[in-house]
Amino acid sequence: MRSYHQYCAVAKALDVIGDRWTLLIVRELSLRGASRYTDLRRGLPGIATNLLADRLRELEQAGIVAREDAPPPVATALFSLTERGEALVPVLHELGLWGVRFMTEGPAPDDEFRSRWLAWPAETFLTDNEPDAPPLTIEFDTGDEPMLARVQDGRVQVGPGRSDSPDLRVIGDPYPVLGLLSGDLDLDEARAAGVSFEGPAAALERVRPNRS
Amino acid sequence: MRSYHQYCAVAKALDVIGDRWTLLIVRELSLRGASRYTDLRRGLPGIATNLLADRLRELEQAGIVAREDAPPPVATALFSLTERGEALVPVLHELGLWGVRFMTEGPAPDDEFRSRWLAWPAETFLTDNEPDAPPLTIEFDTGDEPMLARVQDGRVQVGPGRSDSPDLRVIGDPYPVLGLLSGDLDLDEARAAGVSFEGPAAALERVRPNRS
DNA sequence: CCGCATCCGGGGCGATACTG
DNA sequence: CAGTATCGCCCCGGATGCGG
Repeated sequence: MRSYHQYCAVAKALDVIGDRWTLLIVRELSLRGASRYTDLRRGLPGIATNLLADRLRELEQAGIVAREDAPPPVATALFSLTERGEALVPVLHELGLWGVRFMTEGPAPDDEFRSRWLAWPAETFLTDNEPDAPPLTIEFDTGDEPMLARVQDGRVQVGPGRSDSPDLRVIGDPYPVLGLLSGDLDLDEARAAGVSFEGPAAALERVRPNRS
Repeated sequence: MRSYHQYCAVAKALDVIGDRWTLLIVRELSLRGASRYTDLRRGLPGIATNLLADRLRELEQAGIVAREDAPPPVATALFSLTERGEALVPVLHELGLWGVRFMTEGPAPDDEFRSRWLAWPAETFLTDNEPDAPPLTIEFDTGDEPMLARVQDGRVQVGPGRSDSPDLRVIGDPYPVLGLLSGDLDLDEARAAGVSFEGPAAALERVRPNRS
């Protein structure tokens, strides 16, 4: 990207990650870990394939992304964040905190969604209110793949995966499920918005933030 | 800006402030408070005047910037951040923390500098290590206008201004002065890089962070 | 199928000139 | 002082091609 030519830390940061799509690629890598080109493409609906290739090259040059050749069985390139790339996670976090205000009206008609994007709001807004209670497993079915939240020892960890016997399964559209996670909706409101539960919905009270 | 059409908080944030120059305009407004068009232009070297006008319009529409007509003596428009705009300060802060790594080699040959940009690193990196000591005033002369740091009651506040009798005056190029603020340079190293002091340079020890 | 490279149309961006 | 107008240019988006 063209430099701003300003000796200021914010401008220097934007010189490197200010290009279109760049921070979203970092988001995807931070959510997915080491990823193949095609998986990144699927997680970034709307990106042109040449742009993804260009950005990955630029990010590699900037020391934000590392490209490794996967071992023979896979024989494909894997992209992952370097330490410098991981250091961008707080930037993404603050951007997300600022951006949630634009989510409360629901998705636009042509908005795409990937269930992995639930990991950030879930880990950000949920807290384990009963750290001494036994582990809890909650599955969220909102889109292309199920997400699994493990609640244990005061921590909430969220990642892709399914469970044969989760303590609770939450099924619904992204919008009301996100409202549930952020505390904007309570259980009855979520149900009215089409969210269904398999298992004791009350288990959510262990992790849900106080309604602001 | 063209939307990413992704129902994700980071993408929604970038839909609004991802355009070129946008976050730098917010930076400038957060450093200066209510500002006139021409002052913004001076604080944003390199911006085209039509782009500044466009961005201010877009920022106003997005509820980030408010335009007020100043009272008769000035009779000009003033731009300031709304509450939603001030909420972007943590984003700028994290961007700055990530971007300082690109400042440690010094400015590029054609980099511009404005002394107000010192306010962020000064308030970010300096701390009052002796909150019970009497107030301390340090003037920094690094560029277009002097900056004044007031150290008092455990706080460090930095803004434009000069003092007739500061406890200490620090004069030098932005690069070594920034090194001094961030803890990358000690007093002797800064002196070797052309920084001069009027008053007891040791007073800086009250506020300088530990060298990492 | 994966991981791009190439081509091309449109629009955002940058620089300058101009105006009330 | 505070913008508007104009005009290249290059980045971006979308489509297609293509070697491994």
